[in-house]
Amino acid sequence: MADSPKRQARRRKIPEATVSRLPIYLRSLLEAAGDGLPTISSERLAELSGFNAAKVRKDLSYLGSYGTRGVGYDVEYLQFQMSRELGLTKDWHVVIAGVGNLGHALANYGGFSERGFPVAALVDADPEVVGTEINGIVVRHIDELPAVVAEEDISIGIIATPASAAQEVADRMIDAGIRSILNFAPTILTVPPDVSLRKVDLAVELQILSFYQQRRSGDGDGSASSESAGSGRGG
Amino acid sequence: MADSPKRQARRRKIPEATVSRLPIYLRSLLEAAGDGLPTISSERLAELSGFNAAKVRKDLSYLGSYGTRGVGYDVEYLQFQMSRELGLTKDWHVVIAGVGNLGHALANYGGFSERGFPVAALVDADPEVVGTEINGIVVRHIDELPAVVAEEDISIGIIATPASAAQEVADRMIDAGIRSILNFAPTILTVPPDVSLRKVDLAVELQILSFYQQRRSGDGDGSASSESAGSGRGG
DNA sequence: TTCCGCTTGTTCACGTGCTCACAAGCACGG
DNA sequence: CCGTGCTTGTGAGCACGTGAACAAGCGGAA
Ligand SMILES: NC(=O)c1ccc[n+]([C@@H]2O[C@H](COP(=O)([O-])OP(=O)(O)OC[C@H]3O[C@@H](n4cnc5c(N)ncnc54)[C@H](O)[C@@H]3O)[C@@H](O)[C@H]2O)c1
Ligand SMILES: NC(=O)c1ccc[n+]([C@@H]2O[C@H](COP(=O)([O-])OP(=O)(O)OC[C@H]3O[C@@H](n4cnc5c(N)ncnc54)[C@H](O)[C@@H]3O)[C@@H](O)[C@H]2O)c1
Repeated sequence: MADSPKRQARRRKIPEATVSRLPIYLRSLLEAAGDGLPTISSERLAELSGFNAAKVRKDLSYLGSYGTRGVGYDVEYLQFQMSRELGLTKDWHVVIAGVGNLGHALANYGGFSERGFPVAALVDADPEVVGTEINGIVVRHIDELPAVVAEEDISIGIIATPASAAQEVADRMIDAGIRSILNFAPTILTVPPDVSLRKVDLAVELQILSFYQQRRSGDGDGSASSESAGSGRGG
Repeated sequence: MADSPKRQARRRKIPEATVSRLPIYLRSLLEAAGDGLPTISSERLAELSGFNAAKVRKDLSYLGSYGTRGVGYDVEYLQFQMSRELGLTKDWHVVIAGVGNLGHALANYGGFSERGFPVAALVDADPEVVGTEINGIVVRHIDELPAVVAEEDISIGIIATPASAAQEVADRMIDAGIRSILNFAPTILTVPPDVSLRKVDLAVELQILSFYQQRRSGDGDGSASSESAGSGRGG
């Protein structure tokens, strides 16, 4: 604990809540950079990202003291530091499992490559789908997943299969060496502790919305987490 | 405050964190009902939903005392109470704005209707898209939004337009009377306090995954919120 | 050089959410 | 009718996240 007097700041533990806000800050910085601003204050960054200034400053302080008192943060430098912290200095290759409705849309989406997450492979179990080409990528059979992961240097897996197949697909991904999974199937997946799992569940989001809407119609109370603060336009 | 001695339990305030878990519990109950179980213990429900039993019990206690000590919760009855609380006793009609890649996939997806959120209308700004039919629904022009909302009794809006148009589309939705919005565009929206706003941002999810993956490769620490507890299969 | 205004970084107090632990209470068997 | 076993419902302590407030510190003006 008391090794060296002042040197405990290396590799700070960043709170989970903060981590989930970093990408938003980064996007806001990109916007500020686009406007040609050399520096940005926590106040302005708060406006752009939809949080409050105190939270912004506290979050940024976990990355280090990259601001200048009386001036603000150097946009470009902060962008760099944040990208580094988020691991965005390299591309992360993504495989999408399940090339149906949703898988198609994701494969065609250009926004991933732009942000450093190129879709490098597609896999499916349906022989009719395997072999077809989407956005320049030929769909491979899911049995080939280990080979695909090795060949394409895949590190992130996206599950866009029906819920019934999701756990099996996740297991296969993990067997193939993937340690980060994003799941779109509406089901609970079980993964070992060394695997990161995040989920996107649209039905859940809609149900949360309906809860608050019903409450609002019943008595008086809104708010459904998320942003909504600030004023004017947001970005 | 002290109006009647024991009657403060009416219309309990349910914590936000609990609300976001209710849809998961509901889905787990559906599964249990499918297996023909008449009752379910908090322990089992915890397994199915990926949380721990204490949290399950506390969450359910906000809805009321619907369990039976020594036995568990009546699956059907709890399902009913939870649906009622979430406002799922009626259908909520949804409009999707922006019928591109993603909008198409969402419009074709059957899972929404199944869960009580039928897609009742589609709107877009592109004259080439307006008039086309998807999944039995003719795409209308976004200028007609107020009429569409009235005609189709829309209460939830989904934004699947490019980020640059998202704020304007949100404003139009709100003008048209919509009070619940789900945003897929990677941008911060500003809405009045009486409007619920939730967002789904895939790039953010991927960046969070890359943060933890990079950390894991650097020193030793995993975990990216979400589920991952329990053992065996999860659903 | 010195002073002043501005913004950061941090501290502190508070609220929310989570986990543990256990008494209360129900069903069932004897 | 009563005891036993099991599961709920909840109270207390703790961890985490949030927001306000302010001293520290930098840049620019005079
Ligand atoms: N389409 C949407 O807009 C949408 C919205 C929300 C959630 N989802 C969820 O996303 C998932 C996919 O939805 P969809 O509409 O694309 O479904 P889909 O049926 O159109 O596509 C599923 C694809 O997965 C493939 N597949 C099935 N089993 C597989 C396996 N074991 N390994 C690999 N591939 C397999 C199928 O061949 C098919 O191509 C579902 O879980 C759905 O609930 C979809
Ligand atoms: N496609 C994906 O898989 C995916 C994934 C993550 C996020 N997103 C986000 O979802 C949004 C849509 O993505 P996409 O790939 O479907 O884009 P897209 O360009 O294919 O479709 C956008 C649609 O919105 C319409 N539109 C544009 N301005 C409009 C306006 N003012 N009012 C109504 N409609 C308007 C366009 O005509 C087009 O049909 C984007 O913000 C994107 O970043 C998409």
